[in-house]
Amino acid sequence: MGVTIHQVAAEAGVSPSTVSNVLNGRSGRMLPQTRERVEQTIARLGYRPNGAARHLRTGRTQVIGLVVPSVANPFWGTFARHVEAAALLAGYRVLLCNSERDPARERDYLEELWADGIRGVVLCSSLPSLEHVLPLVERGMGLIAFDRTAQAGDPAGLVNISVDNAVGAELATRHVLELGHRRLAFVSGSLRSVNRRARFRGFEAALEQFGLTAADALLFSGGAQDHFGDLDIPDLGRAAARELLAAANPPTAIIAINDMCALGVSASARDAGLQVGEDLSVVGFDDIMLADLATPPLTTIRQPLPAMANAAFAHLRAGIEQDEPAAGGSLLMRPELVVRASTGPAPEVRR
Amino acid sequence: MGVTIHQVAAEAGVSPSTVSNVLNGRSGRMLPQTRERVEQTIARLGYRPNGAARHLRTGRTQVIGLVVPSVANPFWGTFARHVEAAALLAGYRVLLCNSERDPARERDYLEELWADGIRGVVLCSSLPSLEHVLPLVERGMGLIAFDRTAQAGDPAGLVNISVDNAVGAELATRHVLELGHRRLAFVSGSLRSVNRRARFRGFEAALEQFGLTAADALLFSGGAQDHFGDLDIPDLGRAAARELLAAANPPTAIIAINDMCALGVSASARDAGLQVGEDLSVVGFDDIMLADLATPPLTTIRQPLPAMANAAFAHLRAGIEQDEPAAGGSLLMRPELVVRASTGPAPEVRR
DNA sequence: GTGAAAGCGCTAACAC
DNA sequence: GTGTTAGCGCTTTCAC
Repeated sequence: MGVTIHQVAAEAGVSPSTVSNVLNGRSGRMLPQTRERVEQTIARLGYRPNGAARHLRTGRTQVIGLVVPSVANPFWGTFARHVEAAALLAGYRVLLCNSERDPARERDYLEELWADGIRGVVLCSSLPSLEHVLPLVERGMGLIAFDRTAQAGDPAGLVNISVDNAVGAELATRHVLELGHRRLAFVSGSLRSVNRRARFRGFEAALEQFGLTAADALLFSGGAQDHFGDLDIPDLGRAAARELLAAANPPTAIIAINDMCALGVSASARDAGLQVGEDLSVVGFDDIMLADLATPPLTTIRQPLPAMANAAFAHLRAGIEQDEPAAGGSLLMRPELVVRASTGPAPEVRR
Repeated sequence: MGVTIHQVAAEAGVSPSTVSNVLNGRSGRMLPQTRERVEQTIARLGYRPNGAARHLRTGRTQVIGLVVPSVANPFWGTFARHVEAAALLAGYRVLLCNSERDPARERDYLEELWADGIRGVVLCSSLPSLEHVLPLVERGMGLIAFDRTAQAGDPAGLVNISVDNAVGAELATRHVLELGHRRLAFVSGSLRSVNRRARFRGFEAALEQFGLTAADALLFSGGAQDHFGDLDIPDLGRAAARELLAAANPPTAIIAINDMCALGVSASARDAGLQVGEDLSVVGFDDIMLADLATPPLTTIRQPLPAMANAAFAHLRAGIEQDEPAAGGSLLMRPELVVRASTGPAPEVRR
């Protein structure tokens, strides 16, 4: 196959151990000239240590797993890119796993990663319970839960990283309330996930600050069926808006669970002959790249994705490389309101 | 660490070789009851073979590399998801590599993958030349070049998979010509890449069929600077449309190099007070998920992405698992015109 | 300061 | 049919 450590050693006139020492930065234990000679030989032969052998010997590998619902979703695609960038800088590779939000698939993937010797995974699962991966955690799998906050019953030491969803939704809701809107609707799929529930709580909190209650607002949570798919969510937004706008007293502002959903809501409003930003205000969540490209550009809540990805990787790496008992908990990153053209004064106010 | 093959062997009262034979489907060589016993022991102990040891021993690994410009781009994100799905079905894992279209990064990544024992990579690079990865190919790296067709000077045996860009662009262009448009523009970044050039050829071919020449059309290729970035391309579309629409005799139809670019063009048309699909027709390319969600929904050329991803993985796997001399060449998949609301009859015709 | 030797967990000849 | 054996390429004590 390729060049081995023995060939390098032979060429340099030293033993494999010395080459290994050079490779692993233990160069203090040898004459500078020896190190020099070995390094030159390595360069000349274009030698690169065999990862599998290293892995087998040390039990460590410079690979992490990244489990996301689906990289076809621009939000997760962007996150994946940032995680990969952070990993690359630290000399790690990233194994991509699309779970399609299927707990069985999440578990199976973690099992396979474990068998492949991978000991660190960024798990993007919004399922309220992580019990399906508990056996892995108990065996020692390093896990960072992304897009989720700590829940009672979580394994000890679990690090959760998420945007502050409640604060984000509150920012979004207050924004339209401040614009004079009083008939609001919240459009989401099933509220089964942790972060969706937090967003709804933020929505409620803002309403209360303005003397309203959730009962005054409309809620469209996708009915009984479980709209968890990332690909149907624009359709869900579309259908929800169609229904809401046809009601007797339709909302003038819609807070969507995320940008993809908001895009569906906007499309539906257009179908109904409404001008988004004038007749109807729409707010998204995430600030995916396309929020800015939509017609009209979408007002939304930005998640600090690069910082979140860096934090996720940094925590994961720390967990893998040190064997300290990780301090579990939730890291809630600060969201930011980005005002664009999809929101405007309430129709009543403008007149 | 985990359970080893020796423990399984001891528990089942056989030798490690027999367990290995069971694991590798060589069960014909043993008594059914032996196999049975081993399988039960494996299940009972929850044994999974150590990937690194297997890899070191056989030189093979069930991991492929996927090099894409950036999964933050929805097109590549969707492609990555399909490749991962195909790989998963065959028991392979996928290592995600974002190249940001940087040849040095592509090469470095391939070198690392090689050192990690990975012998198959789907390389999504639209660079005309693949010479920067030639050393890898010569060492035996299995490569599928995606989104690119064979070029003179390519390494022998290289398999290229791409949509038929020329046919796609021709379909797009003929569509607007048939709608009566005669003042067309082609908006692209630099035409340095193979597929962009092919699309431009398709554009020209359609014009010629209608008795026009490229000289009759406007071309905006981003000027001298190199707009290769996937993230700037909507801005490029925006800027291009702004310029084109301000001209003395502005186009009534714009063929954009891809959907992201078309979205930028649409946004710009809106800025200029034009109704896309009425005052200006816009056609994209790719049919990313968002084409259907745009306002108005985008007429575009669909790439058969699932089929392409399956083909890419299947060819790659064949190349890895058999040691036959792969028959190199180009696989051009058939594109499809998807008509939505962003195109309509030319203004002259409608009157 | 440098080298010899053992072994990580698995597979695949080759014996028996 | 089943077991014995010899490594795959590397790291890491432990001698010298």
